[in-house]
Amino acid sequence: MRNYAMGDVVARYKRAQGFNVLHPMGWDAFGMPAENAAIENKTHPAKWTHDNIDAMRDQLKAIGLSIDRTREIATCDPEYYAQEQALFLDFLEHGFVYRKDSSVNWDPVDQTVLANEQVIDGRGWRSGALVEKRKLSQWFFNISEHAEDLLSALDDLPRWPDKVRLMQSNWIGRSQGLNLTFALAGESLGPEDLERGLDVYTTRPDTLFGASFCAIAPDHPLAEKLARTDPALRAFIEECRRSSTTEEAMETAEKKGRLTGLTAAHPFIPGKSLPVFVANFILMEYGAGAIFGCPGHDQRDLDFARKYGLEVIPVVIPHGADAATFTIEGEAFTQDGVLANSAFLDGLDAESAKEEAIKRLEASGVGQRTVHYKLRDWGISRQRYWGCPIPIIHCAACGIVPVPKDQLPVHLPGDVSFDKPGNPLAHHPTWKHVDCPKCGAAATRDTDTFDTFVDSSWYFARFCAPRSQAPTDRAETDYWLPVDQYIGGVEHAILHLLYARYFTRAMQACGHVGILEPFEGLFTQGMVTHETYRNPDGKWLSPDEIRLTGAGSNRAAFSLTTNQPVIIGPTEKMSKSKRNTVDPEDIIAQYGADTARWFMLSDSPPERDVEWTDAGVEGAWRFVQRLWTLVTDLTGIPSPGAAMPAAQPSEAAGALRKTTHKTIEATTQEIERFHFNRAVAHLYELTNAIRKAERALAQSEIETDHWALSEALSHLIVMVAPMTPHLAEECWRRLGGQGLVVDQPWPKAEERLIAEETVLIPIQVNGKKRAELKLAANLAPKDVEAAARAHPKIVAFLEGRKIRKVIVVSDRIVNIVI
RNA sequence: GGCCCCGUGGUGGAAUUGGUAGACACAGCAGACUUAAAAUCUGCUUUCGGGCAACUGGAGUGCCGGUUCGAGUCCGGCCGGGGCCA
Repeated sequence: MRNYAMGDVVARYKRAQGFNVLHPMGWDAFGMPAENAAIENKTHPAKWTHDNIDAMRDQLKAIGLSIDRTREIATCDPEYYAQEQALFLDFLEHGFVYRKDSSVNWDPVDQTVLANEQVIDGRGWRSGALVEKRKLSQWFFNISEHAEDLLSALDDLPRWPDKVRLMQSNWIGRSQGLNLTFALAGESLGPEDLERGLDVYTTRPDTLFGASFCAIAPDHPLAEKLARTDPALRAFIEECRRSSTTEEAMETAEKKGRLTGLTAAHPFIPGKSLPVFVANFILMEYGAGAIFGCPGHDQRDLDFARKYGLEVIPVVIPHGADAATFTIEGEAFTQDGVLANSAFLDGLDAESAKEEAIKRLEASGVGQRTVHYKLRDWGISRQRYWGCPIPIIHCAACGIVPVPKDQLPVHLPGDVSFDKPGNPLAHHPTWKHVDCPKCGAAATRDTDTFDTFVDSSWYFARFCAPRSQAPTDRAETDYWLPVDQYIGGVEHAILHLLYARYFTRAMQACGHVGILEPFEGLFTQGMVTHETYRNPDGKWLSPDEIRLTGAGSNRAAFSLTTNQPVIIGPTEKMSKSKRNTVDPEDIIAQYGADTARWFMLSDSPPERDVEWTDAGVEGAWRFVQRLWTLVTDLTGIPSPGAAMPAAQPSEAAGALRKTTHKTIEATTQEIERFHFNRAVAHLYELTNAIRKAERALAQSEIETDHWALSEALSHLIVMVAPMTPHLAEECWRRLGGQGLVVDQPWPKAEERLIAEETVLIPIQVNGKKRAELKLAANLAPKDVEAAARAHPKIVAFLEGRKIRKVIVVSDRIVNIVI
């Protein structure tokens, strides 16, 4: 809600600035929540989704967003996903999509694929069954091929927060390292495998002299080959397969390995060979799925080496340390240092040692400098019902056949059942059975659906021409795109924003848009958080189902229905699953939309996380009231836009005019910078100033004084309009303004009035304030200094002391050093 | 473990980016209006000391140190909270 209020302020403000603003709204409507709800409540996902959309739309309407409703889209609408399927076919044709086997988390009871976060302690979150790794043939987008471009183009996004660019850059994870092939020896493999050697990737070729073992991933092809003849190894691999493979789990889990009977020859030390292990902390997906272990300088390698009694040779030592006495104990040395125990690398710093090692290995033909990215290709197949069907047909004779474009969309069937485990699309009686478009033989549809991130990766382009018969309308996208200002939560900093950037490139390649970067300006607002509550049985409770008592350590919560104690959990991001959401509906019902909007925008900086509390709504409410009474009290002043009378305004009126124009200036700048809380504070100040001035000026004989009140008030109304639009319209009308406030141009501050003619300058002695001086602005420093020295308090203070130095900062401060 | 962000009154937060710390708001207290309450309006509200008072002196932005004429702001270290990544 808060982010919509912010977006609406920007939309209305920019409109007042004279821009043609496209401010649309759409529904990211596919996805698991709908499917889960369907299974739990026996409602159809489509119904559940549309009910939700309707409820949400009502809420958004209630707070008065200036949204172009003719452009509304929902990703579950065939009109939308038909074009998404068309895009997919284009991407396929242009080489952005491919198919490969990939392992997934498989829940054998629910017969479904689980996302990583649905696997808890190795078990399915719903069924509690032990999760298996399964290989499935799935569709992928080749995002990793664009890693370099996606990374370097971040530099061209100056209006993105540094934080987000940094997160994306870390996610892409460019590293420079070395691909190195170890010569293998051993009984357990055939000659052709030994011949091929073992490829490893490392970012630390400088530590090669400290290598004491090699390790390969449990699902490394060599490991699988070896397991065929080694039952113990096979059992170990099985065990690894069952344990969680999240990076975090791999870090904390005990490092385990099994010898393979193979040895790898050290590339620099003739005659030295390293044992080769299969180890549970090596990931096939990272690098070559194999490493050389250097226990001295990698904590995981060290843990492993200690467990299996491998040697630990320090080869990088701290600057100034003695190579003869320096040893590694419980912790690996990972900082910068100097090479030691490393023959020709001794004495070099790590960076030069890397270079030297790479150079030598490249020269001898066993190594190659490589750039590696952590970013992996984007798997988009989901074995789920509530998503966009993948427009592909599998034919026994022709293989993979795209659905011809004139047969799009591939509709998602409505008559599905959720009583059976597994994907309803797969066990639908008729849906998947079709004739092959190529040969006419019986064939089957791909029963997977797209990852919902696909839906959200291009909707900004669709908004430009939401009813177009093609994915986009080039004339429209060329006019509107890129998006000038995108407002979203930080939680989207990586995936959604990166996928959208990739998608834009792919769409550009297929001619659907003319841009490479979708979002020129990005603002990430903070999350709204709230305490969580749950019953002793673990069920989440929403804040309006509980009653709070006490304070501090005596705080306790009780259920409203059962009066049983409720566990107060940590404060977390509001989410439907934890039920800790608070809708502003109550506030809207009680105080109205404008109060709710004003309240959400005041007080807290938008980019920061805020804990939800309604403390302060009263203040927002009072402001709304105060503004209205101000307008109704001030009768008989000129209408907005009336020409300024010739008479000189009184001093008070002159001061009010200054405040008015300073507020215009400040408010404008704050809104430009998304500092809505600061803009609100300035508008409060102007309101207070008008209230004060009103008492003095309402009775004034001078025409211009009345006019100054009108000027202040009408500008105030125009400036609050983006935040409290309804109130502003009423006030505007009451003031006798022409037309509607939404059509009023944003006020411009008069330079002459925002310039200070006098300034209050503090005078410090040795950095402590001792006096103040009111002086004309832009005075020459020497005059300021003279005035400061002449100030009676300063004269008294300096009595009998010697001035060593005087610092004068124009219009700012004087500091006398004694 | 690494990287990044944050830490300011009873509370949310300001501070012109190195120049008067605490704007604005909430809560609280006092007063005005009212038969009374609500609403509204007016004050006070970082803290300690001195004064009937306008005032005046000291301390103060998580802690310790540094740079500077001057530090909430910059640098180093620590403590606490959060995020991302391992």
